[in-house]
Amino acid sequence: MSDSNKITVTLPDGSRKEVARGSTPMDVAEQIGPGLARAAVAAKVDGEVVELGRPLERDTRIEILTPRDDEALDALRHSAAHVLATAVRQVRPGAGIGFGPAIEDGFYYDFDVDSPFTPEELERIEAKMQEVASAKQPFERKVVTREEARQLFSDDPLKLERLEELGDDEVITIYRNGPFLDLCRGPHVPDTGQVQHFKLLSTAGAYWRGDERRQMLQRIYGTAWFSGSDLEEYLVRREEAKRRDHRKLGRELDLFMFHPWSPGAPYWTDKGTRIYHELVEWMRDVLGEHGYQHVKTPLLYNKALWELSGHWGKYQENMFLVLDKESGEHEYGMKPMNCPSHHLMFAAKHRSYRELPLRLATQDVLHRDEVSGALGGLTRVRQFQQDDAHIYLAEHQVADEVRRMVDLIDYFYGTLGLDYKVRFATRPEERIGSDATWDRAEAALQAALGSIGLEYKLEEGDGAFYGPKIDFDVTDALGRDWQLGTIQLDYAAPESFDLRFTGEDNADHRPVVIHRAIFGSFERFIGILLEHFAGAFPVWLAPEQVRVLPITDEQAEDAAGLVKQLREHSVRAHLDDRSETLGYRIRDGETQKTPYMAVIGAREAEAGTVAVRKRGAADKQEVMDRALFQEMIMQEIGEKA
RNA sequence: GCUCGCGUAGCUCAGGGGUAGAGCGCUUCCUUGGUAAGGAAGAGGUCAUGGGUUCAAAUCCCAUCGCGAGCUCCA
Repeated sequence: MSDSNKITVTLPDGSRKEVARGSTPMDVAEQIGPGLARAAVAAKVDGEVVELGRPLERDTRIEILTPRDDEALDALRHSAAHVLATAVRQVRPGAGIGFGPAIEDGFYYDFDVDSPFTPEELERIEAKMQEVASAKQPFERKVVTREEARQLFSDDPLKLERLEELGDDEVITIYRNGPFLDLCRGPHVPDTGQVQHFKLLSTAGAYWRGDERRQMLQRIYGTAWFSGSDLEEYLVRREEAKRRDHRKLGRELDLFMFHPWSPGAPYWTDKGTRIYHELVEWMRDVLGEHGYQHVKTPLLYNKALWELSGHWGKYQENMFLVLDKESGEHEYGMKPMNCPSHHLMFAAKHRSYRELPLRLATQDVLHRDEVSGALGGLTRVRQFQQDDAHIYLAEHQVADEVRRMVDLIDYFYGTLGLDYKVRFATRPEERIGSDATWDRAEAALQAALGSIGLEYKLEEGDGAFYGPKIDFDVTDALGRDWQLGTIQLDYAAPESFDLRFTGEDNADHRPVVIHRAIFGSFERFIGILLEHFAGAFPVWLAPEQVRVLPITDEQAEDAAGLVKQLREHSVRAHLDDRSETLGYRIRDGETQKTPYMAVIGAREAEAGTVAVRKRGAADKQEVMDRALFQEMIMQEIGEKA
């Protein structure tokens, strides 16, 4: 018989402890050890993150969270948001409060104030936050009734609005620290003293509930960490990201530009175009080897196509329309996607099961009329080229085809040294097609993933309305994730375009369509690569692969000969015989991230050699035979090393 | 699209009601230099565009265009 005043808590390692009913996670931590108690920030009780002071009323599984746990960091950041709001209320006493969650790398809080916060104000708020932290105000949690909450937040219309949305079965809790009271689900760290290492980063307008019809609030973003060194590291990472910004590098390395007369449409310089072409050709070559057909389709279509595809109704706002001269109506639209035109090509003739899987690949220019505020650099543009392909196949071929695609994606990312993560998204609430079809589609994708042995994250309900999908997020050198590749099953388009093929049984069958992209768009992909490599592209992608530097005019002709020789073998070599010191020209070559500099002085000219300096490795120069150098560099290019 | 901020030489930026500055880059000349900046001279700007206020506007105000940050990772 168990003592009714005792409860059993189960620790993560499976061990059990008996404690008095009503003990807190902090009591448990103290029992385990004083070190843990000191480090404890919050606790996870039966999967729910709670404060250390929350009494335990029944047998539970418990985990003490310390600064090493992500959930603890969330609690810290959410607490930092409260500290921010506490400080803001001192600077702007009447400020209404919206939401203030923890987000990746930090937190924000939305305030309803008459005027935006100024940078000077931000500094004052940050100083006030420091005071609030020093005061070590405990975060007190209290369960209240709806009526009590209404009273407490009678001056906060935004909180009241949120309050009324809470279901009757939900426990309504408030948190208080010092003078600040918030309707909040928690959890929080024990007191404001934990919020030591933070920094306010920026302000921005944000619509209440993200709804542009509602009022605009003033949002303050900040970051918070458990240690000063974590904070410092994060700030350095931000600086590094700024330094690598592809827009900055694009200018500095002279790769692309923009002009106000075509916003969101990049102009590629000679150097940028070389990178672009290199990627396009690589993609085409590899796809060709893998049984893809390359096709090109029109850019402009009668609206009949868009009505058939559904874009006219659902996507028209994002399309560039063209007036028909005779009718004066918008009869044509520029393509924002390639799929409808591929479907037309598939449907254009009788297809046999023997042709399947039929893989159509296109890298045509697409246009999407993004709202002006959505544009930015190469990552959000109006004109771009996708590495787009659509595969038409019989349902039983799906698993095998998906496996091939994953292999292909792995090859492309692997060659570039990009790590990636996989997400598998299943049927959403709003969808078309029967459950039986979804069952088969999801099973096929899962089977493909399973047979490759790929780790993936399941995202239930995140699929497209027309089918499940697999997304690929690459992680760049700074640890940032970018969604690039996607594999999407589509059961809807074959219906609306009435796609058929003749099966072995001589009867008509409906194919399945797979939409897939690997780089996404070349524009965005180059932007990501630029930031990933910090502009220092691998040799095969570098716009300028070798810069040949004669030391004096005496060697200029000899150096020009080497340039010519390399170019004859398709190595992108340039001569720098400017009337500048060697040091100056070396510096310029390094700044421009040229992978190799080949120096020719009197000694090299005499011996027919070249002094090779590799980018970023000044100490590893090597004097070598010119033929050897050429061979080495050609091999490196060929291997895409 | 909306809110806020920004727009001065090719680039990075300073200045600021009395008709423009620096560094880098560019051009020319000198220099012929052995691995991250040799020297000198020079060219280059309707201060984004259009209105307004003023004796006077790059500077203040308004509009337009462009750029940037942000616009539910739900109390």
